[in-house]
Amino acid sequence: MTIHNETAHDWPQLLLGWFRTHRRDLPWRTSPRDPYKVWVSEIMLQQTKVEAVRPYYENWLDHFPTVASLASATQEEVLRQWQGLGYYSRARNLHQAVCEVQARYGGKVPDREKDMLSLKGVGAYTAGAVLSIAYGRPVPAVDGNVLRIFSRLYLIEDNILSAKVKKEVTRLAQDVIPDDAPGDFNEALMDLGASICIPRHPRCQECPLVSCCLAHEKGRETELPVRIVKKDKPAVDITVLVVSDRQSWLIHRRPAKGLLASMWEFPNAVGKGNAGLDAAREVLKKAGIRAGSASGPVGTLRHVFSHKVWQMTIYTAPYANGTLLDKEDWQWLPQAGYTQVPWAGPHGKITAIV
DNA sequence: AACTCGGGGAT
DNA sequence: ATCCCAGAGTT
Repeated sequence: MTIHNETAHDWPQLLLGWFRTHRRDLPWRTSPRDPYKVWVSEIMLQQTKVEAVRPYYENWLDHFPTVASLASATQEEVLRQWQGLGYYSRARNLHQAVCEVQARYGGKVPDREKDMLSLKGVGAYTAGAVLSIAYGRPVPAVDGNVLRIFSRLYLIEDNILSAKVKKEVTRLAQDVIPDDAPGDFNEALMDLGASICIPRHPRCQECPLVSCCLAHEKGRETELPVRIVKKDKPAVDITVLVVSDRQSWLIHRRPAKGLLASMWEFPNAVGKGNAGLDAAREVLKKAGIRAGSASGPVGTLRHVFSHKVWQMTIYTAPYANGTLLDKEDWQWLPQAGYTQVPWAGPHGKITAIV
């Protein structure tokens, strides 16, 4: 992926100029900067809005003002102070990492990237943030804000959630991060992303980088970034009622159109529990068949389609009485010949269960 | 690369 | 309801 933005002469300086007058006043932005406080704030801010963090951060510093105080706390106490903030492994990892800093580095937060990254709960983003903000090291800190801003600035049309784009943005940031103000640069990107270059309706008129932004130049700022999220497929509960007459199974052919068209399946209905069983019995009744009492569940199957998931619960029941009304789409299949019909997806597997 | 982990606010 | 958020660890 090769990206050029000829209009982006020296946008970092424009950004820093804007930051001087627009920087947010946040409790962890002390002067001088305290590496421990920066670290705590970065962990708390993962996937969490500033306003949600603020009270927790204040409370945290009251209880654990230093590396040493946090290192000497119990995990129970640590979790109690984190209670309600979510993502509790963040608290456990931070506690463990701070204990290691206390033991291995004498309580001083490491100022080398390799050492930071070795700490539990510290990834590329957090390491970059702490090193740049607290220690003035020119290390990028690529988070959701930075991905969004860069995708617009450089007109990156690929999925920003992919590893490929994150890698490319990291490289771009590495190229432009000012050596003399890396912390301000990274924090300025956060503030810009929080107030101007926001996800839905970016305020381009107020943006210091409007003259450098390729997306704005093309009028496509609202189309970016591209975020392709795996959305969970709807799950459908299916109750299957396998009816057998000693040597044969009763099976049904699905409609000629739609999902698994014209393939054969065991009698079934949407629903689970007694409601599912009742619905399945209703299907049998319409076919002219009555079954005895059901046993089971004898098994479950989970089948994933491209767009939905079937969660199947399988019951068995003996044939009681009745005659098939529809000989086209229903049949008694000899159990020995189960390979002779085209099964509707997962239904073929049921022959191995019952 | 996909999944999991919380909770709250905006749309 | 769905999206989104100063991500990282596990598989």
